[in-house]
Amino acid sequence: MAVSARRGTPLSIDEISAAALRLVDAGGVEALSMRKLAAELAVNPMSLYHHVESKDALLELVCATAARRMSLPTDDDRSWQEQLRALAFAYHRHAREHPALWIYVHAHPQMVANRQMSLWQLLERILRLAGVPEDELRRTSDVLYAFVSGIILSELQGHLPDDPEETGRSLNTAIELIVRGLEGGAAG
Amino acid sequence: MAVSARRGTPLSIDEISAAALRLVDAGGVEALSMRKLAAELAVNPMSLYHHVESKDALLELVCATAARRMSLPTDDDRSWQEQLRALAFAYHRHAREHPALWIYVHAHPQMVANRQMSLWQLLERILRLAGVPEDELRRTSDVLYAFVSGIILSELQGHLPDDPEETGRSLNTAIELIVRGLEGGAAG
DNA sequence: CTCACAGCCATACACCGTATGGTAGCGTGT
DNA sequence: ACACGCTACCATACGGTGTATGGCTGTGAG
Repeated sequence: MAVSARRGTPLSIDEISAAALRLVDAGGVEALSMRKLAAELAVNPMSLYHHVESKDALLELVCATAARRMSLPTDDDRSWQEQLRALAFAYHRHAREHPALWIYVHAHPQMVANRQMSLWQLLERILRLAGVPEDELRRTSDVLYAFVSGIILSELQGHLPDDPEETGRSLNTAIELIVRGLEGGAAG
Repeated sequence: MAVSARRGTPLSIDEISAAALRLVDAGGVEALSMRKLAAELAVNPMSLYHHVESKDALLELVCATAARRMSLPTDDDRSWQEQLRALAFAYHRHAREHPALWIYVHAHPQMVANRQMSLWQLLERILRLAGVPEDELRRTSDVLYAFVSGIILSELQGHLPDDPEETGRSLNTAIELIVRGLEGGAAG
């Protein structure tokens, strides 16, 4: 196997997606180009295409890589309110670690079809604890996810005042609103 | 004033932003290029730059144009619950008329600094009616806006099942959750 | 009549994603 | 030992993008 002219080790998908994620985190999605990425890896741009179908496929890969790095709270015996808060904060933390990519994901449908991700399973378990009836589970979890995403999106873009203490309070306001809404019973 | 080679009337900003909005609505933001827009207007690409500073400025213009077309509900004497629902649905309707642009806006901070828009004033008035204390107004309206945006974003991207009746129910679920959350008192 | 200027255009540059086709070296079958 | 195919890599090129630069042209003011 012919090895790259200027590198000892052959390219790997992990190496590619890690470098791409680095570029995106550093300069936003628009800072990721096949040419810059290739330069970063000391490789010819076209070489990337032997590991990745297209730039879109690369971005999907990067999203998956980032998603795998999100650490969810453990599903212990705290009250559902506590667990819901913990999940929201975990998600929030992850978003702040990869803000540019996060925004990209939420503006591109094909990226979040990952409905079987463990995040969703955990959320559903919590909602069951909260007494949401089975036939409302899907809808309610969709809505909650959308709420939290909306909040985080606002924050990442500075729609909210960028005092970190203040954004913390906003996230709290949001979660408490949700909790109280859920405590009030099922929706119609 | 030298008039374009192939057109009787000179270019105008309104004409430009209307055509651009048409292109965006038809094929998404990525379908808008200075060259295609110029072709649409039967004009040389560089001519656009005499009316618009850059493509970013053009997009800002397009966003403003679309925003101006949103029709808000009248501020009448219905209950705050009713008015909140009406506002949410109006916003939702507007999003569905310009889905691609709407997504673009919410992924680009500089586009929604329009905090003095009448939408915000109306929302604050409604929240006052709901008994939200003055020093929570800003935060609460931010949160509500984020919630509804999150829901709409989910819907526009098909995260929600795309049965329109089902998405209607989701939006309802969301709004009722918010209303119940507000009825439960102010957040901490 | 002159001259500034607004509106428009032609050309060119740097960058992008990627189609096409070529090359170097390893693994295997005979 | 030899040929072959296959994998990884690369060079070149095409059509697209935003836009800098500078030139043309017809109108209105002095």
